[in-house]
This record gives sequence, C-alpha cells and structure tokens, in this order.
Amino acid sequence: MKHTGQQLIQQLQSRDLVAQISGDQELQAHLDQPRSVYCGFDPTADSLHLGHLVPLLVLKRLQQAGHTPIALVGGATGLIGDPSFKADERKLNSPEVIAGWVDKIKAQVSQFIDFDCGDNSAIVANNLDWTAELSALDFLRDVGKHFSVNSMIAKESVKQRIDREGSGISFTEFSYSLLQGLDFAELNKQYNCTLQVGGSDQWGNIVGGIDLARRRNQAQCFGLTVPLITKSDGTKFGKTEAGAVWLDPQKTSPYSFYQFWLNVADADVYKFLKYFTFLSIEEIDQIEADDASAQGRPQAQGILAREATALVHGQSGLDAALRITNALFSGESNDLSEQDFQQLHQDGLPSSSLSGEDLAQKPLTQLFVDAGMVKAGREVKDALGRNSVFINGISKGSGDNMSGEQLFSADNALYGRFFLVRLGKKKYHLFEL
RNA sequence: GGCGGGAUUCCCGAGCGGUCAAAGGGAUCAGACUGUAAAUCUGACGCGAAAGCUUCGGUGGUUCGAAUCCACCUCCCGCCA
Repeated sequence: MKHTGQQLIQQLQSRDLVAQISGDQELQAHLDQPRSVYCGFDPTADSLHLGHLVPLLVLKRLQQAGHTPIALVGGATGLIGDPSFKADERKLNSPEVIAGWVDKIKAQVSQFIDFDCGDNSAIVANNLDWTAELSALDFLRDVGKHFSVNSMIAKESVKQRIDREGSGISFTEFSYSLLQGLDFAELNKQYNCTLQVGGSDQWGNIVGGIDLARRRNQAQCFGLTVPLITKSDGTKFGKTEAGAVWLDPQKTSPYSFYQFWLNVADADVYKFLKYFTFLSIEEIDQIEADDASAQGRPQAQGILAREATALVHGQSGLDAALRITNALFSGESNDLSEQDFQQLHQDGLPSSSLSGEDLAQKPLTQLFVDAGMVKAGREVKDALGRNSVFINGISKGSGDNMSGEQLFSADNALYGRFFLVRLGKKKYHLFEL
C-alpha cells in the first residue's frame, strides 16, 4: 500500500472530499489493507454529467492508493428511481431505454478507472445481474425483512416527500434503498467489497447497505460520502444556459466543457481544483497564493479548465478546445487563416451552413434560431437592440435584422464562404456558405 | 371504496368574470462596470421582424366577455377504510 488508511482519509479530507464517514477510526485501519470499494451510477440519462464526476474521481483516487474500484451501473435501480432528496416522484423510463443508457454509462465510467493494473484492476458491475431473476417473494423475505419501515420513514432523504403538502412517495421509490442495500451486500459477497462511496444524498442508502451486509453476510462495511457541490452564488452547479454539462463529448463539446471551467467564479475555483483535478494540495495552495499576490485575472480558472478537460476528454480534446478558445478570444478573429476556419469546424465550434433561400426569406432572428445559437428569436432581437451581434467582427443592430441576404453575401465572407458570428460576449457560431 | 384539497407561462407562486400574455421571487439572456469572474445597476423574459397569433390539466357549456362560473373527464395530494 502506498499510504496508510489514515493518510488516505486525511488526504481526502484535506481536499474537502469527505462529507460523512462511517466508523472513522475503524475505517482508517481497515484501509491499511487493499480493499474493494464501490460507487453506483444510475442510468438516468444517456450520459453522466459533472455531478457524477466527483465520486468517480474519488474512486480513481482510491485506486491510485491501491484499492480495487468497482463501478456499479444501476441497470436495476435505474428502473426504479432514487427518491433521496427529490421533491417529486419521477416518471419511469422503459427497460429498453435504460438498457441502452447502461451501455453508454458503462463505457463512460470505464474511462476513469484502470482495468489493467494487476491486483487492483477495476471492475464494472450491473445490479440487474442479481435482481433480474430475483422473485418478489424472495426479495421481500430475504431483503425486506431486514429493513424497518420505522427507520426508513425517519430518514431525512425521504422526509420531505412524506411531510410536504402536495407531494407523496410511491412504494416503488420508497423501496429503492432496499435495492441499493442489496447491491452493497451482494458486492460484499461477490467481491468482498467493504466500502461504498457516493454523494452525500446517498448516506441513507449507504447506511442501509451496511446494515444489510452485516445481517446477511456478517461483514463489517463502511460508507464515505462526498459533499454536494455548491456554488458561492447559490445557483446550481454544473448548469449552463444550454443545460447540464455532460461528460459525453457529443452532448457537451470539449470546447464548451473547457469554457465552463474557465468561467468558474473566483470564490469557487480553488475548491473545484481540489475536487476535479489531481494536482496536489501544495500545488493548489501555491496557485491560490500566487493569484492573491498578483493583480488582475487569476490563473486558477485556466489551470482548472486545462486539467479537467484533459481528464475527461484527453489531450486531443483539450487541444481542440484550446485552439477554438485562442482563435476566438485572443486577437483578431479576422486574422484566422482558411485552414484555421476548417480546423475550428472540426474541433467542434458550433457551425452550420447557409442556403440562399433562407437568407432571402428569413430574418436574422430566425436564422440564428435555426442554427441552434439561441432558443428564441427574442434573444437575438434583444442583442441586436444593443448592437451586440457581430458578423466577422462588425457590429449589427436592429435595422439589420431583415437584410440577411446582404450581410451574408459572398462578398462579405472571409475566404468567400465563412462568417464568424458572435452574439453577446461569448456565444460564437460559424456559418458557411 | 368514502370524504376533502389541488392542477397557472422553465421552477416556486399570486390571480378568483372584463383594466390578464397573466403580480412577485428564483433561474436564464443581453447591456454597463470588469478579468470570457463575483457583486451591483439597467433592459428582456409565451411565439412572431412586424401586423398579429396561441396560452392558465382536457373536453364541452354559461356569458357581449372566462385563468376566473357550471358539467364531465384525466392526473396528483391528504384524511378515513
């Protein structure tokens, strides 16, 4: 082992990665030996998003420390839906849809942990494997018998649903924590897994699993939760105007991903460096000290953006993101070469082509909505009203809305076919004739 | 099964026959200030370039006029069984 359990836990704590922990001293001693650790990911969409990244990285950190990570994909639990701290009952997705998502999430999770490093190579499991054939009666007798409804309804994670006027909880969702408990007991039996990691909203479910493993397997298990990620301004972490920040490059391009990190508030950036990078605490402290003593813009966001993007999208993804960023945000974008434009397109800068017909008939508002730049024409109208729409660097106003044909004529294009449109300060789109 | 309560624009939430595209807050977008931050201030915030068009769970009805009243339906919640 590279570190003692105590060192390992202290490291995590120094990064503020520990919200709750069970059996403090015992867990530390337990981790002096190589152990198996699991974290579950339910397929609630076709991709994981930033919220999943912290526990996933904790799994990686534990693997680096010599433990065996087990990534559990919730093919079964995804069919049910976790009610923990959710305000409303959620609608169920079809088994076919979930099965498709399971495959995608398995692949994503697998990027982050090492499957080829000897004794502690990672494992991916699917809880559908031990629940699909389980009969309802067996489940009620073998699992349900170990859970007390009294304690389940007392749990904070479902209290809101039980107390709150106008909401309720179905038996299906209420039973969720039994399934998760079963997962822990099952992984304990199959792989001798003794630690579960999860978000702090998972604490209730994890504790349930620890109890079940003790009762069914006479095993002592532990839980560790990572804190809920918050932002200093109180808005939800991991959202942009386009919605969630996904790990799938098809859903959130490496460029957008990079930009997300670059725009993190100063008040959050050092915290996020601890969560989302593998830089040492000393390095992060040094960055913070340097920023504090320097004037102007801190360097932390740039470091965070590069580290996180490389971690999720690899060096090539980072390179593409940097190429676009440099082209758009430093210097004159009109200086770009023809090859540069082609590269931007390949690198994933949002692009679309223009047809003569559309240009003749549609106002800019409609053209930009069609291109996916904005959700509603109103945003364009608003921006035009403030002269903050730029076509190849030239500001356009409300009067230009109807003259798309002229604005996007070949004469005005760069290299006869490219238009780089900027809406507001940061939203770019490449149009091609 | 019985009895009550509810469904409003992304979210929360007012409205209870005309003055309602619908208060207020949050989120979001644009502008100023900046550092592609934060905070603050300004504007926008159903769709539409506009004329105008379509909304307040659904379907019918009463009325000159309905988110607001009536009937039925759907879904949700609570209490009791």
